Amino acid sequence: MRLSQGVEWAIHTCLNLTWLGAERGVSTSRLAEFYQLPPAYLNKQLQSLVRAGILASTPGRRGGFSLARQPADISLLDVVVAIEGPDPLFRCEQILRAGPGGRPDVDYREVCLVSGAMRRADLAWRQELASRTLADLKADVERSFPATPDATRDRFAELHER
Amino acid sequence: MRLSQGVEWAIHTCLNLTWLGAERGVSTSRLAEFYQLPPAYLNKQLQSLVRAGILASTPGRRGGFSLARQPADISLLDVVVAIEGPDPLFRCEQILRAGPGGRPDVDYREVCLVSGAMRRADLAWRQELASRTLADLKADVERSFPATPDATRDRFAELHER
DNA sequence: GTAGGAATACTCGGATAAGAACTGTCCGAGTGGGCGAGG
DNA sequence: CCTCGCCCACTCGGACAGTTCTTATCCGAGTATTCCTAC
Repeated sequence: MRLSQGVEWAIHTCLNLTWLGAERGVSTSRLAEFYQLPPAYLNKQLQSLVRAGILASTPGRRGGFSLARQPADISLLDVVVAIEGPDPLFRCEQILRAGPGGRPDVDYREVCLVSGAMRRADLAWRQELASRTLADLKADVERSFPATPDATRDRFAELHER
Repeated sequence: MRLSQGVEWAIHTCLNLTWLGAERGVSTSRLAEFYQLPPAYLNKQLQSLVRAGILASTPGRRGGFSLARQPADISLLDVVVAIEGPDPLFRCEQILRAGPGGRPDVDYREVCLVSGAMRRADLAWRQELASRTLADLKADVERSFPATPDATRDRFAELHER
């Protein structure tokens, strides 16, 4: 069990977009080339981010993707949920229903204490992810690696020259 | 992305074993029949628990599985790790290595701040799971559903009669 | 020289295959009990 | 009646398929640029 590769791509790509300024969109091919990623598959992940309202896409000749919201309004949980979907890590299949005294009309996802304990852990994970926004991460990177914003902008400028 | 079905089976089965007493092992077929689970596949999960040192197995005519440790010494994290493996939820593939200024000799799982943020969430999840033992869960169930221990023992007694 | 328009190059978007992981099943190795024969 | 030994039933354990999900790719719809032609 592990999260999709797309989560890593999505977070780093969104972070790059915070440094590029949103005056105009950046195409999938440029975003993919930045990390040597397969463009078509990255495009698939970006579409998920658009559906989630995190990115905005503009079609056509000079189209591309840009952040749809302020970085401070985008949490890591938003990105993870956009890629992985809203389902919890642990899915209770209600096996208590098949045990002694199991009732078909009871929702054991609410009653079962095992399910409850797993849901609490799930919640701790989500709360930690929700507490960190793209703006926080951007500030942390700029504090630890001050050269990153300029290096990122320069690299994208090179990619645009081609 | 979601945890294996086996996690739910493993936790409930271990919980049942805490009520049965460890005087002698319980066979896979009985444990499976309790929840109407496929016996061979449950056996696969139980083997993982044995390898993790959570259960002990005795082969032969009257063999079966029993808890290898005290319920207070078995956390939910132990069971989850036994079934799912030790890998973190988020796997950092170090895509920064392919970006501008990426160095082949740097371990970006330690340096990358995105990876760090995801690891922190992972840790919150694991800490929550590690804080709850089988003994805690057993006590909670007995407090909320006092009839469960006897009902469980009775049901297993029926299964043994066959 | 200028305006209009058609061709074009580049973009996103969803529909379509290959690979891996989870799910499910089967059969062999090993052990302990049960039955029968002999004393 | 008791003891010994063989046979058998039942167990775990790892090797073997089916199905779902992740990964990867391709082609069509749409738009802004760009070039050409007519005025």
